[in-house]
Amino acid sequence: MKQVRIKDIAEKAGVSIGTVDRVLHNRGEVAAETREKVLTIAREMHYQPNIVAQALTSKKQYHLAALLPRGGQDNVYWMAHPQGIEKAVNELRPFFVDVHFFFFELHNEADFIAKTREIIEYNPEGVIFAPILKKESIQFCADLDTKNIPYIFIDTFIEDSNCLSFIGEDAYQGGRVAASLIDYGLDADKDILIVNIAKDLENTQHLNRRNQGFMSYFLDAGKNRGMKITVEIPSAERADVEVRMDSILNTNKNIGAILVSSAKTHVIARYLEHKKLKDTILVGYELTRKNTDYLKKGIINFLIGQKPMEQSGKAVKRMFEFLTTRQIPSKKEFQPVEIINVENVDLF
Amino acid sequence: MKQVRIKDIAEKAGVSIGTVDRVLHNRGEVAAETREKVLTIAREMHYQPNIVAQALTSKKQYHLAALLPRGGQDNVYWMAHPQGIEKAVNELRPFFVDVHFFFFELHNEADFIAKTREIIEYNPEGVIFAPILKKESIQFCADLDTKNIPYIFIDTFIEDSNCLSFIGEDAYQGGRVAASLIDYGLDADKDILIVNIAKDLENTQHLNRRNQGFMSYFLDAGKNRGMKITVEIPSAERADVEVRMDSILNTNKNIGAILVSSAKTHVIARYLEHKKLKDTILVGYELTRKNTDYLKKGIINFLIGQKPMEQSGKAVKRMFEFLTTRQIPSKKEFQPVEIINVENVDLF
DNA sequence: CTGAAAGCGCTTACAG
DNA sequence: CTGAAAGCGCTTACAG
Repeated sequence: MKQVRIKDIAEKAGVSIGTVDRVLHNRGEVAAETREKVLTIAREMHYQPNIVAQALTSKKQYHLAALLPRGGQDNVYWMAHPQGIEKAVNELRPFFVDVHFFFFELHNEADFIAKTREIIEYNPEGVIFAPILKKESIQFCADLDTKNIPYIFIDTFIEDSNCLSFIGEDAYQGGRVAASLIDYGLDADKDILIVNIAKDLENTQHLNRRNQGFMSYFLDAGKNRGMKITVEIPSAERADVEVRMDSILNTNKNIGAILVSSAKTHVIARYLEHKKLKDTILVGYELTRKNTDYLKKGIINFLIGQKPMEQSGKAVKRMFEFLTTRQIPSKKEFQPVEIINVENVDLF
Repeated sequence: MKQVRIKDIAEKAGVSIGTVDRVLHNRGEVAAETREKVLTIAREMHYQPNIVAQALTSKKQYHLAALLPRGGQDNVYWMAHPQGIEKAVNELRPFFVDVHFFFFELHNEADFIAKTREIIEYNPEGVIFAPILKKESIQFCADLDTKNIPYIFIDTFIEDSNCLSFIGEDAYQGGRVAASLIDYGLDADKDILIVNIAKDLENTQHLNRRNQGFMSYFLDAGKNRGMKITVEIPSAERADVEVRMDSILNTNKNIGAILVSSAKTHVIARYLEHKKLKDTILVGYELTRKNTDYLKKGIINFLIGQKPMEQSGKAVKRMFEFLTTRQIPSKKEFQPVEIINVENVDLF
């Protein structure tokens, strides 16, 4: 199948390549009739632009913006996202894509809003962002919509938005994986405690999906072990956690394993370490530094991880494909969950 | 930092761009003195060719050859490799890379040799292959060396070859991961049996590395659980396996977990299923269809997997980078091992 | 041994 | 409203 060039279209339509180009790029100044003719022929011939030639000639730079929580040594998860983006940009090197990062402080609404303003001002061709703060994110989506800037969500999904795509964790499967690991390692006569630490109810969709997955595993397995004992701890403060955990462990003497449904697993790890409860199985989510530290100490047994680098890398590639060829990606793309223990954590 | 063009080099050297091009591509017909001058300037200016322009102008196709065992429904691992290669080629789409696949029947030396001959005749610019059959592969390397065709190993490594790179599993870490999973799930008073099924001693390097990793875990943990009971089963025939396993389980009544150091895990799974030994923990390697079937049945608890798609995808990218920019990749690149159980197997 | 010209497929002014 | 020309950075003949 030979490549179709604008020259081929031009010849068939009896016009010049300049006209074809104007039609293809909606640059106007073309008679309606000519326009129709060119479009029809382009479609018939399955014209696909040669993006190599485009890149060479246009020197068009694609400026993307990425709005993410600030990572750090204590938050490897959000550290990894920019890395994944950089890597993807690098693979697109010959095509002049650049990404400008806008980092906001987690849980800081004012900062988030400030950064969204900066992005609107920066006026990028596309935006990749983590809509963690719901209300503010919806406003941002509206702003982007009116400016006709396409955006892709990573990590968190918001319903009823015009996002081009969402790329994130399969939280439900993550819950099932956590359940299976506990089930495998825990004596049959022991109980499981589920701890939900959701300070400001952020990411509660994730937590819910995970817990649903967790339950479904035991339902499917016909085991009555699932959600019998659950505790909500609204604060991750050491003292608060201790009070709540002390009381629950006092009234439930048979608990052999704990699942923490959020990234705050390290808080419970610290508690278990302090109380010298080393035989208790502890499973949680996300490869934050605090979590992996406790994993290496042997206090956390497993972490269920996503692949942040691949996630955001995909976002960049999808955005690039959309911008260059108007290829619409699938609306939701779930990343596989990974089982991490002390032996394979360093490979990530 | 502005892009340096051959025109810039030409101007500085006081020659034409044609001459610069001849120097850069070693196409001869250049005075030694001119050559030196141009090379010096190119180096000084950190010249990097614009691969977009190269691709557009040269229409040079890179023909790669991939020599792999034939995959199939019963061998998902080798099925995945071509897929990974296709995917990588696709990402390189605008650059005219194509890969011609040569599949050989596993363990069939004559077929392997026949396919290497075909490849030599095909005369590709680069070869990606799995040197599973050692003697024959060494011969093939020699052939490629004399024809000056670069090659990258995947899956298996051969010492003292001129391969551009090796991309494969971290077998030692794989062994440690297997050990940690068994240690986590097995009662402290139970024993572990290690089964080495190595019919024709293929891949024995892998098996050895895995077993070393396995042992090291228990050594590090200060546990005396490691390699106490080991059995070698030279044949994967059902009857042979049964005889050997019967005898070993009869003399060792306390075995609670079995590790199979190779992809033949399903053979032991069949045995356990047949004998209705469902409480025995079974851990093995590789996501072959037969293995994943037993994983889904709950007879195999964990499989330690590699990422075949990423592995061979990387091989393609490294080869492409080498061919276009002479970038030499690192000699060995190990892929992370993955923990697969019934809950996350379908995500792969 | 070296240079000047044509061309890859596309975009960007410019002339009419 | 439309066409012809120049140019992106490189490679490929061809002329000398």
